[in-house]
Amino acid sequence: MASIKDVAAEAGLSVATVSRVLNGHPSVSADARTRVLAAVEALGYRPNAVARSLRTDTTRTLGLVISDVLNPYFTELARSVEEEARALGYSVIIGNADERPDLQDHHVTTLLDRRIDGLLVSPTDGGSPRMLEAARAGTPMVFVDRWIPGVDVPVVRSDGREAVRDLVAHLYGLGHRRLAIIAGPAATTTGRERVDAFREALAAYGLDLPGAYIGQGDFQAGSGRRVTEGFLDLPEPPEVVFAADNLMALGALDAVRARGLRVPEDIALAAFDDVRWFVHTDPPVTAIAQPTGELGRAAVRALVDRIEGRPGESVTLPARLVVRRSCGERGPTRPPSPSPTRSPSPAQSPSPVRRSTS
Amino acid sequence: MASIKDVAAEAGLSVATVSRVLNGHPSVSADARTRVLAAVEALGYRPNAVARSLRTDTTRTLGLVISDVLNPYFTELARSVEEEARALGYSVIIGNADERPDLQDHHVTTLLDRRIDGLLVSPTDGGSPRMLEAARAGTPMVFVDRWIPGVDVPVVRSDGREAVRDLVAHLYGLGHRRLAIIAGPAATTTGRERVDAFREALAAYGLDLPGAYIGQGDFQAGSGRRVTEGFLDLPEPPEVVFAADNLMALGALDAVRARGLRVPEDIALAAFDDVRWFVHTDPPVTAIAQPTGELGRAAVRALVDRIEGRPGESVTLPARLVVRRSCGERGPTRPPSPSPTRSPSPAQSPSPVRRSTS
DNA sequence: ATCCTCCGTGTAATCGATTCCACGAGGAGG
DNA sequence: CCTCCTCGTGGAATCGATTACACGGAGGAT
Repeated sequence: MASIKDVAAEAGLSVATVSRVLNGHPSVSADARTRVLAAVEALGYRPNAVARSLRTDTTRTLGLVISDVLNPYFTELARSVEEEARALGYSVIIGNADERPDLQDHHVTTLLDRRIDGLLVSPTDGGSPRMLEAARAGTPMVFVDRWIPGVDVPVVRSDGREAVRDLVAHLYGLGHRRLAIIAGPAATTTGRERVDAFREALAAYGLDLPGAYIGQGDFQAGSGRRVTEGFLDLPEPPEVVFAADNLMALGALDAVRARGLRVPEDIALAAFDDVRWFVHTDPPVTAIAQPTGELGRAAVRALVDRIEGRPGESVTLPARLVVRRSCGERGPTRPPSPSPTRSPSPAQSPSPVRRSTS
Repeated sequence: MASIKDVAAEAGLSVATVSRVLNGHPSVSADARTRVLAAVEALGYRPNAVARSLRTDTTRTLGLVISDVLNPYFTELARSVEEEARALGYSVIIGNADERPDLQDHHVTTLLDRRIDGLLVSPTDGGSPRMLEAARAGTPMVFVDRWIPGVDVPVVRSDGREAVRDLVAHLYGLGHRRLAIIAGPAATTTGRERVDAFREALAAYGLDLPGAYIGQGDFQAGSGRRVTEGFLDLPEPPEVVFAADNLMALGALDAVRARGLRVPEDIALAAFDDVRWFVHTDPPVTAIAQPTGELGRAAVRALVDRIEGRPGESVTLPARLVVRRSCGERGPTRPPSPSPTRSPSPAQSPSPVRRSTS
C-alpha cells in the first residue's frame, strides 16, 4: 500500500508538504496542493490511520461496551450511538459482553489497548477492576443505561419510575392485586431500580411485594422462562408478571405457552423495554418504552464533550408506558389516572426532558 | 500511560529485552524475565496496540460490514462472528450499512484505513468501487450471506432452494394457489435468489408467479408494509405472501393488522429467516431458518485461513423450513411430501453440510 | 540599495513498539 | 591456553505519519 513517502516522491515534494496538504494546513502554495492531490489520486493513496494515531495520540474512535447484542434494546442503542458518533467525526468499536463480567473486562481491556479516545459502557456488574482503573486514570468515560454508584462518571439513562407508577395504576385499574416481577441481576442498577420502582408504586396502592413474587433473572430469555415457571408453581400464583426487560418477557411467554395457558386470561404480562415485535405478539405486550435513540445520542455527545475538554453532563430522560392488551381488557388507551387507596402521586403526564448535572 | 521505555527503566533493562519477554521470545534469562514481569505489574503496563500494529503491519482485527444491525438475523451473525474471531485471537470491528451503499462504502473505507487484517462483507449492492478495489488489491476478504458475482472471493452462505421447495409444497398442500412474494433489492444476491427459488418451486407445481405478485422491497419493515398493502389492493389479492426476510414479514403483519384482516384466515404469511419472536407472534410465523451461527463461524474460519496464507474455502449450508400456523391449519408438523402436478422433486430431508470450494 | 518579514518548503525528531545485528561473557573442545 | 559457539543483552533502524525548527527567496519599508 502506498505511503506518504510514495506520494511525496510522485509529487516531487517532501512528506511534510504532503502532510500539510492532507491536513488542510494554510501555508501551502496552490501549485504544491494540486501536485499533491494529483499524486494522491494517481496512487490511490489513503493515510494510514494506525501511524497517524501513534503520532497524534488520538484515534477518533469511541468504544462501546454493551451488555448483550442479541437484545434489541442494545442493538437500537448501538445504532444511534454509531450514528451520532459518525456525525461528530468518530468511529465506534462495539464490544458485546453477553451479560458476562469476564467478557466485559476482556473488551474494556482490548479497547483500552487500542487507545480509543473514550469509552461508553453499560456495565454488566458492579464494576470490573479494569474499568474502575480506567475511570480513575482519567480515560474519558460515560455510563449509559446502567451505571456504577460512587464512580465519578456522567450517566445517561432513562428514569422509569413514573412509567412504572402508570403501569401499576393501569394494572390496579384492571383489578389485579397479586403482582410479581422478574428482576434483573442485583449487581446492575437497572436490575435493582426497576424492582424498587415497582415496590414503591405497589405501596402507593397499599399492595405488598412478597419475596416469593420477586424472581431473580439475568436479563436473558431463559431466566424469564424459569422464573415464570416458578411463579406458576406457587400455591397462589401472581395475576401479573412484570419482566424487567424484553428478553425475559419473551421467556415468560415461552413458559406460559408451554403450560397451555393464555395471556392475559390466565396471567397478565408487562415488560420493561418496548420492541417492535411486541405489537404483533399474541397478545400485544404492554411495555415501558425508553427513548433509546435519544439516549444513545446524548451519551455520545456527553462523551465527546469530555474528550474534547468540555464538562460532559449527565442526562436522565423519562420512559413512558405503552398500553396494549397483555394485561387484560380495555384496549390501547392512555394510562388511567390513579384512584388509589392512599397514594398522593398526581397523574403526571410524561414530563419533558429533564437534565441533571452529575 | 506507561510505555515500554518506562518498563525498561523500572526493570533496569533495555526495551529490546522487555519486548522479548512480552512476546515470549526464548533467549531471555529467568532473572530478566522476572524483573520485567515485576516492572509490568508495578506500572500496570499494557502494550500499545497502535504502535505494535504500525511496526508489525498486522492488527489482529477483522472488519465486518453488515447490511442492517436492527435485523436480528445480522445481529446473530455478528455475535457468532465475534465469538469465533475471539477464539482465534482476533477482534472484530462492525460496520452497519443500514442497507445503504454509501454507508457501506464509508465503513469499508474506514476499516481499510485502520489496516484491518481481513474483511467480512455482506454486500448491500452490486459492489462498491472501494470494495472491489480492496478485493483486487489482495485484501483478504470473504462474502457472507450475500455476495457479488464475478469477484474472486470465497462465499459463505446458506442455500434456501430446498427449503423454499418444502415451503411451496406445504402451501400447495394447504390449498393455496395464488402465491406472492415480497422480494429484496435486485442488486443483492439474496434479493434475486429467493425470488428465483420461489418461482422455480411454483413452476414445479404448475403455478405461475405473475409480475403483480412480485413486490419490490428493500429488506426493511416499511417496504414490507407498503408492498403488502399493494397486494391487498389488487383485484385478485394473493392467498399467501412470502416475505424474503423477517423485517419485511413484520411490515406485512403491520399492513394486515391495519386493515383489520387476519392471518392466516384472510391471507397467509411466510418468511425467509427465522427469529425467536416468530414463535410468539399472532399467529406464529412459518419461516425458513438459516444456520446463522454456523455461517458466522465458517466465514471467520475462511477469512482467517486467507489471512494466514491458507486457501480459505467457500461454504454453503442448507436452510430448513419451520412450519408454524401462519399459512393455515394443520399445526406444527413436518413439511408434507409433495403430490405435485408434474414435479420430479423428491421429498428430500434437510441434507447434511455441503461444502463447495470456490 | 539594505534590511526585515513573511511565506513556502524541507530536514529531522518523535510517537511505542519489534527485530536485525553486534558484542561480551562463559563454556566446550582441541 | 586458544578458538569458536552459544546465549543473553543492548543499540539502533524501522514502520508512517505529524510538526517544531531552520532556511532561502521574494517583496515591502526605509
